Amino acid sequence: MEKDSRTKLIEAAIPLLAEKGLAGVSIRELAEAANVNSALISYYFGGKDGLYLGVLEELFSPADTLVEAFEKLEASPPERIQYYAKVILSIHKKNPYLMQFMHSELTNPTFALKIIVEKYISRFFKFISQAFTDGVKEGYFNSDLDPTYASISLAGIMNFYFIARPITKEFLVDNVDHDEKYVIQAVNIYLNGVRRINYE
Amino acid sequence: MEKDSRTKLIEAAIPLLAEKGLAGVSIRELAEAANVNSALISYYFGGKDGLYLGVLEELFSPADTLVEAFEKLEASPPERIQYYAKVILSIHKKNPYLMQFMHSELTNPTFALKIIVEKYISRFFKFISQAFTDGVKEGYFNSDLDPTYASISLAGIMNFYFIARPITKEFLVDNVDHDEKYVIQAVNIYLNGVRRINYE
DNA sequence: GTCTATATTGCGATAGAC
DNA sequence: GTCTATCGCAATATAGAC
Repeated sequence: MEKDSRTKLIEAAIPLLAEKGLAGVSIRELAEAANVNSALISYYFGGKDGLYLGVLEELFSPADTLVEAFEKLEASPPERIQYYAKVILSIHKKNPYLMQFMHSELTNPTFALKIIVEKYISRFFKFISQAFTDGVKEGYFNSDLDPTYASISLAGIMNFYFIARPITKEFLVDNVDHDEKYVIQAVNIYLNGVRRINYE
Repeated sequence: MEKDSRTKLIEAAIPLLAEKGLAGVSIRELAEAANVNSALISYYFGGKDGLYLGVLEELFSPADTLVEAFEKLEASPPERIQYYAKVILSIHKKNPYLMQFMHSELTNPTFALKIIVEKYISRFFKFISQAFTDGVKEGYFNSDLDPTYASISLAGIMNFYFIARPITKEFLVDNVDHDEKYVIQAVNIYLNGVRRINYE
């Protein structure tokens, strides 16, 4: 069964927009990659910007369920950090382009930045930040830890890995799945680094 | 004394190209911001791409001196990591746009990616990576540390902070200089996290 | 070195036939 | 729902006057 044109457009647009950015791709290029007439972009999405939004919705909306799971989670702060790391890993596994869109919006913001930050990213951020606040209060983490700074550095550890491929591919051997190994090591370093020193 | 047009173009182009990316700015916009005729972009740089390269050279070439200093440095691995963090901080202080260009190239690569990775970024990466390798060998760091993974996560901690402004500005109080505080805390967490546990 | 004027190409969007 | 054709405009680059 042939996919409908709307779907074909979204699917073809994902890698193109992720790699070149919104301003870097033309509607003709997008249509061609989808094997679809370029006028259909206006028909289905009202224009190029609309297709971009459609792509972002497609990629980010599944993350919503995951944040909701976060918010219900009853677990200790270190466990919540572990859980966050696992979720980032699974998001990336399911869609390797999401992180690229996020970083693209952070470094070269478009009209869509406000939307995805408010709708998705902030919630993740609040979740980690809360985990650090609680963790300090409950004595898991070092008491001079700043929860905001800690959240940024944890997010940095997790996100940068998936972005830095152009640098790291030279240093990482092929035919090995590094993603999971990386995340495990990084989160271990991190939890070890923030934990309260025990003077018993 | 009036600056020459070449200089005016470079200076005006830095923030514009950093924020919108190469594909997101037109030569008209660049010329207007510099108060200069748009034909001068071709005259001085051979075109828009040339101006972009000129901007990158302007921003990245000072980093060269700093890496050379790295390579001569006689210091223990943890000290070298500390030193790296300080250098990143001073680079960002001197030029707040450099990190944005780097990330822009990583997420939405242009023709210039290969150049700046090979010429600048790789050298930084090798320096940290070597520090971790030595640190494991000399017993400073945990023996199951993977130097490549460790380098990525350290770079992530340092870089992401400077990129994540659109998310974090909402959470960080104004009128405080967070940069230095952040870097100090992050590197402390990190060094604490990687250090060898002492069973004496 | 700097300007105007223009050549040329490609862009995004839409009207209207099918 | 999909196509062709085309409009209007913005893009980069350059020729040539000053």
